[in-house]
Amino acid sequence: MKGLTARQEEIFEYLLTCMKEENYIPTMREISTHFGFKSPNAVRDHLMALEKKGLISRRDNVSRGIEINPDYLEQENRGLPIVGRVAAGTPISAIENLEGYLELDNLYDCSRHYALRVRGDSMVDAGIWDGDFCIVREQPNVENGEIAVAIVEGEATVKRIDRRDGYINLVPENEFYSPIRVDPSVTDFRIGGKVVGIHRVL
Amino acid sequence: MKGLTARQEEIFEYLLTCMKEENYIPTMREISTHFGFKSPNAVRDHLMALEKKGLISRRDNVSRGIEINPDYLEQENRGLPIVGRVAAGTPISAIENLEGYLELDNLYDCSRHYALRVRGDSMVDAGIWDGDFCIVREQPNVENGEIAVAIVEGEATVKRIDRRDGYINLVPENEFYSPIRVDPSVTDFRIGGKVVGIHRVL
DNA sequence: ATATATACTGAACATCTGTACAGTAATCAA
DNA sequence: TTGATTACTGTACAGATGTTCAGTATATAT
Repeated sequence: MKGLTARQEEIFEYLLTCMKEENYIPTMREISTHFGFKSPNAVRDHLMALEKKGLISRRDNVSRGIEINPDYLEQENRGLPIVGRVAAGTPISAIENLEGYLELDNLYDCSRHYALRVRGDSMVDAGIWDGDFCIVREQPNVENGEIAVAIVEGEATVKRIDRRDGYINLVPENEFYSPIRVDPSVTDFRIGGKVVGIHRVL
Repeated sequence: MKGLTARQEEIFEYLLTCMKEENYIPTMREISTHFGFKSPNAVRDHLMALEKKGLISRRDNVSRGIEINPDYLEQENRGLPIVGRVAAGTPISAIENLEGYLELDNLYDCSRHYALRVRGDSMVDAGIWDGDFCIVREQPNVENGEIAVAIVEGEATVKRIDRRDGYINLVPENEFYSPIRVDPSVTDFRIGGKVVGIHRVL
């Protein structure tokens, strides 16, 4: 943190703790009693210092009107730092290597996506292994050639979709497997969504 | 939601919006003016109804003292629903199929993990493709046979690690590539961490 | 040596805020 | 019909809260 005094850091830390643990912003008097100050003005001085240093902003005359700079608040929720080229000697956590953040949760809208655990190795040549999680965007159809969740007679499988001549071909990506041809007029079939991501826990 | 009237739902929705978008709890008068009420007591009635129905709790005599029941607040942050067997006819979103939640962000502690974008196809046979994100737990060493980030002369690569006879063998998983043998007494070498997950955005 | 920033105390003030009480009107169940 | 619930208006009040001003003391920089 940039140029904070020990006391200012303590107070800022307390603000972060309140937000993280109780999800509320304390009043100046609450902060005051927490630190044992005898005047709320002591807190005010610190808050104004924190504001000047850009860590918070204050809404005038508004109770609990402290807004924590999102850069610091979401420190933990930014996602995983994406590290680029690693220079010799520098620790990997060095910020210079930062290319961005991999925000896994933000990547996929929970209301439109779900995860499906893959069983079997029919898609290994597409880099989808047994036990992988397919991240699926729920949609009723996909374009030819896309990988999708196909639901045949209530059984969900991940395959490449190829509609042709009124049939639906479920094309595996494994030389030892053959495509499955489905006649939608005979067999109960629907698309469960498009596979938009893969996640594997090693 | 359980037994909420339309108005109560509007107000509760407003509370959630404030928390989600501005990260603060409004005062009763702020809610009042938002809805165009002419008395803060109108809000109070609704808040007490919401409290009775268990959606919020109120801290007495405390400004902005509304706490939203975490069950509703974190509704969106549960992660992706993991869907299991899909029964014929049932929509995939049916809760009966729920096996759990894939909480990607919670899976990895941001302070100990980082993501590294894979370049090249030296690990395709391990199911790691060009462009994949390796999720790496920062640690100074790994066991033999584990996949890790190897940093050789400042260049980071993902390989299977095999220490042998004082040398470190960086073993690719691609029949067209050969292992690289590193002499740590000559070449600058260190482990950047263990690969604990793979994520691919299609 | 002087000025500036930090880290408070202490008292007072205006207003923000939750609360209380008294109503009105509409809806709905017993 | 009666009573309860919902959905407000309107007034008033006590206390919570941000703010201001006047100080004190210490450390740090110029």
